[in-house]
Parts: sequence; structure tokens; C-alpha cells
Amino acid sequence: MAEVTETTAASSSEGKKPAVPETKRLWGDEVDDEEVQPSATEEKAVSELNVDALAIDENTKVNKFLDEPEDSRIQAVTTGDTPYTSASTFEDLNLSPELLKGLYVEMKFQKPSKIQAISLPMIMTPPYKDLIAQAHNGSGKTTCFVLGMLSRVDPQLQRPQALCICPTRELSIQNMEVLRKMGKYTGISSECAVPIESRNNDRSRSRPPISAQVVIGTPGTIKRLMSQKKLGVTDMKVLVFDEADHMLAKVHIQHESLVYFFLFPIWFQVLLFSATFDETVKNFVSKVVKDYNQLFVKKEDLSLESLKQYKVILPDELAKIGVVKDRILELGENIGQIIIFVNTKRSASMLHTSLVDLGYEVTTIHGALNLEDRDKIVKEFKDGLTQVLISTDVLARGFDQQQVNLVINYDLPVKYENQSEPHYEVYLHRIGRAGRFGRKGAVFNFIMTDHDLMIMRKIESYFNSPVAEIPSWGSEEDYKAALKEAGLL
DNA sequence: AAAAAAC
Repeated sequence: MAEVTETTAASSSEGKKPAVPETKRLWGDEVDDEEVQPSATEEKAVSELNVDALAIDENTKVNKFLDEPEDSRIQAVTTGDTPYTSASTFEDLNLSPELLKGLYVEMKFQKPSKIQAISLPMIMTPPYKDLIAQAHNGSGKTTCFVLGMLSRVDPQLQRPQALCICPTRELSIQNMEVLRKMGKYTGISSECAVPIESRNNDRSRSRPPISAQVVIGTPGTIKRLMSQKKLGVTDMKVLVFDEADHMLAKVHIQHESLVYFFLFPIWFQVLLFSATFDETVKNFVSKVVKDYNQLFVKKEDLSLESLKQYKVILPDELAKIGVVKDRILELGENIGQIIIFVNTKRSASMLHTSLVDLGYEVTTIHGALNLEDRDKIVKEFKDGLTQVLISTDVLARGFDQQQVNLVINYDLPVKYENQSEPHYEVYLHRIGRAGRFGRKGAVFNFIMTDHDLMIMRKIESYFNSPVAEIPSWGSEEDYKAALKEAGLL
């Protein structure tokens, strides 16, 4: 059963006024104000929760969706008196026949996943309230907002009506591919607003305004298009932030181009999606959205059951490269695809060079590569032409390649501001590249120093998810046993 | 520092 619980949010509205007035929502309000930081809980009164309506009948489960974690404990909090009924089939959503056909024929979906069943009615039911939606990695969030955007577009109106902002170029392209596939029969037009080849940037000046009905892209390009009046918002109905916690992190808001979005009033629906929302971000987003519904998952419930995590304790850098070379790269084809995450571009290049020098076929992606190379490397990996990909955190979030069974944290993710703090969110997103939609997967965390060990322990306790130790870093048998235990061999 | 992107 979907566990739907009335949370503490309901009890602690102590008559505080919302920070933003009901009628006028100017995103610029109080963005910089450190002192007034009302929590999400104080911002609104949770008046009613339709527990029964939101419950999902597990008996009607059709298993296109493999083993969606049974205990994915998504909790829902709704505001106002709009009743929402969880959608057990896509027919429940009053979608156009064209859209339904896209879901069944192109996407080969049979029924909504849990997050889809709960969130889609919230997205599609008037008065189209804002939504903060947290759900596990690989549980089908993209479908939620892509379907949300497609279903709200008026096909007769050739103007931008839905906008989706993503943290990276790669994710924008991926989401666009999903949208075009799903919307294939609808005739809805779309445009990807991401940086194009570094040279001929003149094109954007002379180009006509965007008429596409759905626009997906990265902050910088979207900002530029808007300030050049190439992207109008007059007919906008939905604004989606994919990986919303990352997009709206305070650092971003203050120092980056996203600040632009806070300068004009928002009258349309805002949807925030991510697998992670840390407390700081949660408190902050309550200023961005208002009178919103929310779906969230406790951090202890966020680890994927189907994913086995291990730590490998090894003496030095040489041993790290040795393990990748002798244990990982020798596994052969039947292990599926592998992503090796590193913390810096330099680390990526170094590992890449040492492996290529030894004659191994690995590819590497990071933000310093030119755009054509980035596209090419992602495409080759998605086409299954390459098995092993070294990556910085460019691909830590959202990257969806179902054949990835093994993720390696060659470096453990730490916070930049404080190197002795793990970056919990990045860790969760990285490992979520394996085990998409309930598939089995394994994670190897390389532990080289005492500091690494401390970071690892903190991660384990934060997610309350123990990470088994590979007994001996040099033993081939130990890795095989681990992979067997994970169900991969 | 990963990333975004370039007026």
C-alpha cells in the first residue's frame, strides 16, 4: 500500500502569515532574506488529507514495472478541499487518445507507477496547484512531468505553454527525447533550449521567437531566450524544475542565472521534482511555490532495496586503478554497463588516460569537453557501444540508462564548502544511476583513507543503509561473490 | 568544484 500519512506539517501551522501574499506572487520577494526563513510547515495550513482516495490497490498491479520497491513510502500532503483520486490506470486521467496511444504504443507502459498514480491527478486536476514531488531514483518522475506538460498544452495554440528547466544539457536532451516519444501522436511541438556549438552563437540573435508548445532546456539558454524576447511566457501554463532541489539551492539562486526567474510574477503552475530535498532547500522552495501539494519520502526510506552497496578498502591510488583494471574491467559483457564517478575533471582525465594507456576501452565525460564530444559519448553509451563510462557529476542526476548495473564511486562525494561532510544528495543520485525501475544493481565505494572511511560511515548512518565491506580488495573471488549477492552474476 | 553559458 502507498503509505499516506498526515505528517507533522499539519500540526504546526501556528497562525503565521504566508510570506508571499496570495494574489501576487513575485519570486523576487525575500530571496535574500536570511532571517525570515519560515519552514514549509508554517507556510500553509494543511486542511484535509484524502487518505482513502490516495491509497493504491496493490492487487491491480501489472508488472511491466518490474519490482517497484514495495515499501516505497511516498507520503502525500494536500492542501485545500480538492479531492484527488489516485490513478490506477492511465485511462483514469482523461488523457487524449493520442497521448494514451503514445503511452501504450511508444513507451510500452501498462499502468502508472506509484509516483505517477499519486502525482498525475494532482498535476492535472484544476485548480492546478503547485506540486513538490519527491520520489525514488528511477521510479518514473520524468513521465509525471512530461505527461503533465503534454496534457496541459492546448494543441490549437502555437505558442510556448510549458517550460521545463534542467540542470544539465544532457538531462534536457534526455527529457526531450522522452517527451517527443510520448507525445508522438499528439502533434505537439517542442524545442530543446540548450547551448549549441560554441562558435556560431549569432544564430540566436537572428532566430525567430520560439513557437514550440513545449520548451525544455538549461537555465542559461532559457534566460537568454527570455531576455531577447525569443521566449514568451504569456501563454505559459506549467513550469517544471527537474532536479528541483539542485536547481533551487541557495547558491544557485544567488549567484547564478536562475535569479532571473525570480524577477517576474508567476501565475502558472509550478512543479518541482527530485529524489532529494534537503531541509534547507525544502524551507526555501516554500517561497517559490505556494499553496502547494507535496509528496515526499523520508531519507531513511530513500535507498533502493534492489541496489546492493559495498565498500572496498584499499591502500593507495595505484590499488584503485588496479581494482578498476583487474576486477571491474575484466568482468566481461554480462555484467551490463558501468559508470565510474570521480570528483574532478582532472581525476576523470587521469583515470581515463591510465586505463586507455593500458589498452582498455573506456570513455569519459565531463564539462570541459566540447559539446559535440559530450553528445557523442553519451550517445555511444546509450546505444550500448561502450560499456564503461567515467564521469564527473555531470551525469550524477537523472541520467537514465537501464543497462547500467554497476556504479563505482572512485571518489566519494563530499561537500565543497566542507570536505569532511559527505554530499548525501549526490551520493544518492549517483548510485541511483544503477537499478533503474526496480532492476538489480551494485555499487562499489572506494575507500582509500581514514577520511574516506569516516565519510562512508556518515553516509551509511544518514540513509540508515549499511554498506557491506569487500573482505579483501585484491581478491577476485570477493568481488564475484559480491556481484552474485547483488544478483548480477 | 561539478555545472551552466557567453549578452
